[in-house]
Amino acid sequence: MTSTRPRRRADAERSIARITAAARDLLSRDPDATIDAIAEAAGVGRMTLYGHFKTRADLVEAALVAVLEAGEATLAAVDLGGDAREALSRLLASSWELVAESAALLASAQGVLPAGRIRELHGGAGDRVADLVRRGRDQGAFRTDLPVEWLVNVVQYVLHGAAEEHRAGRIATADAARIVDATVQSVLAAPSHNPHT
Amino acid sequence: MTSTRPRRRADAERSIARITAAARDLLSRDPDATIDAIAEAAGVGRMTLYGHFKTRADLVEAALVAVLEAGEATLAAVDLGGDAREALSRLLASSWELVAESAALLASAQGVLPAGRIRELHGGAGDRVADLVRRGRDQGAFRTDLPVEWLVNVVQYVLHGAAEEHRAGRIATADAARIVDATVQSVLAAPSHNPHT
DNA sequence: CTTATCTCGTATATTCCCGTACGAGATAGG
DNA sequence: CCTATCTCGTACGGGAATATACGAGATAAG
Repeated sequence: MTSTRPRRRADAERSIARITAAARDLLSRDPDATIDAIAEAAGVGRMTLYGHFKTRADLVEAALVAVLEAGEATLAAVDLGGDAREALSRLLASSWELVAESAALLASAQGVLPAGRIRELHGGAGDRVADLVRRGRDQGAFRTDLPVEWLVNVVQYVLHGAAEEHRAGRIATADAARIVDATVQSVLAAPSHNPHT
Repeated sequence: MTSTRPRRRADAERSIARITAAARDLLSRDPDATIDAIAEAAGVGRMTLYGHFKTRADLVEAALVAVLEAGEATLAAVDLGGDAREALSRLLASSWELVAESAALLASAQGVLPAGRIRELHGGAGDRVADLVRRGRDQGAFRTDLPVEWLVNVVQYVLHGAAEEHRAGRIATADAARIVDATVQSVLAAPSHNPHT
């Protein structure tokens, strides 16, 4: 997969890496970030960027692919077996920022990339989280009164919110993981019993 | 406040109302909605719009003010006394669409309006929800292990997500209220006891 | 009815961003 | 050292959106 084109110089490789990194950074914060701004943030000229990415859509797609691949890798590295609650904690601890970033980039891609292409790229990522949720339901650890798709989406939104608050400096890096975990766990938890209503 | 300028014709008043309504509608769905599109949706010519709102920022601010005022009115009409959980349910039932809309418009205003102006306008709205959360904590109904500001924000994000899912047709109007209530309640609820970990 | 106000079209200026063209200079790689 | 590749500046054209200018016609309000 990395050797699609055998002939490419090392500095070009480096430029591409810096550009996609900058694109991930800027686009996840502002979906309308300028190509100029991305090139500048990457430390390359605008024309260099155009040399590697013909169009804006190409750049967005590259950034999206990069973050989704990173997400897949992380997901694959995390042990999702055993108790669903603990698996979820492990997953969140190691990847909540990444997931939040992917959600933001997904929003960026909306309207720029054809819908089919997005679903194709995003494909597996969400499904595996959904699987974890379903497994948790089978174990009796997670709630069953709300649709799985909704729960997965809520997790996305919570992570997105946490990332934003964190960037704004309203929650400290040290606290972020704990806050995210506590919030998500209580959304997914099966109601042990309802003393009221 | 409604009589800032005593001399204005009735049809102008009507035009302004239609324009702000259209602006609320379009901007809450697409932050980059064109002035043309808003004028057309309002059923007025583009030049008529410019006659009332000098600049795009003026229009955005007007829409934001309108929805925040509506939110304040709704908030004031809801009985926030008694059991905090029930008060929260009442609040969500009667205003979740409105709050979601205000959040979307707030995102629209980001970057168009100066940050100080936004905080100034938004001011009271969030505070009163925060008060409700604090009251629930004093009653022992709501959790105390997470910051109040974070909890308020999570409510916002959940509502925002619900609105989006609803628009996309992935959750039915009839179910929306129940889903929102169940989700938010479980985020805010004090952990009755932790059978695990 | 008369006037001040409002509506709204056309035309135009401005700004911003995307994307292309051309070409000179730097550098990796053999 | 030599060449293919990469970097990157300037310049240009196209398109979209904001905002202004001018002016003719409709209408509310006294």
